[in-house]
Amino acid sequence: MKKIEDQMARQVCFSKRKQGLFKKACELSMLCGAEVAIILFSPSGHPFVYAQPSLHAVAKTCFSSLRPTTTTTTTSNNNNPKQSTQDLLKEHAKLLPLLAVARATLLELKSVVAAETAAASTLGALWHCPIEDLSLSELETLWASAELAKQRMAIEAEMAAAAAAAPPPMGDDLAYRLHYFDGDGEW
Amino acid sequence: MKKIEDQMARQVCFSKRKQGLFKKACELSMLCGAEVAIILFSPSGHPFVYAQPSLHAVAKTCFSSLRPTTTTTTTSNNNNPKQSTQDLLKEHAKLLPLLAVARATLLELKSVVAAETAAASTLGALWHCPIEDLSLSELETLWASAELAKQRMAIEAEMAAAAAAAPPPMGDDLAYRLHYFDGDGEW
DNA sequence: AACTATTTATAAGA
DNA sequence: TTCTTATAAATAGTT
Repeated sequence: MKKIEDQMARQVCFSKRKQGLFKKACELSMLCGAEVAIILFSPSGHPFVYAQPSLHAVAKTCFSSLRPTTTTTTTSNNNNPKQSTQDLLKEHAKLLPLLAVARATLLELKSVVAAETAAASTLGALWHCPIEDLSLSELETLWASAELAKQRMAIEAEMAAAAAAAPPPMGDDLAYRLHYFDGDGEW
Repeated sequence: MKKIEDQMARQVCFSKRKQGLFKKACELSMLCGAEVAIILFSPSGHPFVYAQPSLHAVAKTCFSSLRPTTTTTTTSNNNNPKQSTQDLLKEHAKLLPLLAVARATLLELKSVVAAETAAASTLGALWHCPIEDLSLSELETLWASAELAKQRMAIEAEMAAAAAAAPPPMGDDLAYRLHYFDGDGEW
């Protein structure tokens, strides 16, 4: 099994198999009550995500699963703590880059919200600090502010939509962003 | 299609379909050169991960994909910026919890490394601060320290293994942690 | 997009 | 857990 050279065939294969992969994930979560998150990039670099019940839920489960307080290790006879530490460090080396993802989302969020709500923003001074230097608790405060902004913008958009009485077209510039599979096979 | 009630049958189904899902993801990445990351929790709460080429690479691609500098939107005629902002905020609401995952990994890492290397640690004062209050740049410094600790412990483990001339048993307490699929169907 | 021959996944049973 | 096998599903090639 090798990489498909023909670009058109490769794109078609990707599209078909992405659908199949997400369907399998959907079935697995349904049949077994499993939580799953898939992040997928197409050959052309477009990102797709499937998560059940949500990426938030999977992240929370990761958190509780990885916390040392959840381990019931006292009955095991582990006479090689260094080995287990090594394994753990390997796992963390793979998981930690998610921090970069989270920071990237905040950077993007900040730029968009700042640009579109600059004048009448209810967001605080945190939006004007370099995000790289914020502590985690400050990041959480920032996110809470973003939640408020989201609610406000949702209300504004609803009013605008009611006035226009027509569904607003989606900008082509969204195509490069994440697409979420809704679980019933349609996009 | 409903959740399987019988616990034994559900576990068997999960095991089989997990293998199938990871195989599909592996094939997709091979055939199409796609990047993929899957985080999966079993019905009993055990986590499994498949990532190609690595979770780090997927996170990096997320970063470059989501950064506003990568968008070439100027040619599009997007006359509803609020709609696109809403979509973007929705996407971020799903992605941001990854920050919790990253923090969880650092918390766990810190506790293990601190416990096992307390006396002769080469790690700096950051290990002794509450991790919640560290800035992102401090977290990166902490991670760099952990990399050094990992290398040191790997060397120590190699020496110990050579002395014992036998593979060390893996502790049962690792079972609750992440398992990585290596792509060839074997665990 | 739709069709279909073929391959592959998997549920049930051992 | 692994193996077998009948059945169901996915998909590569084609139109």
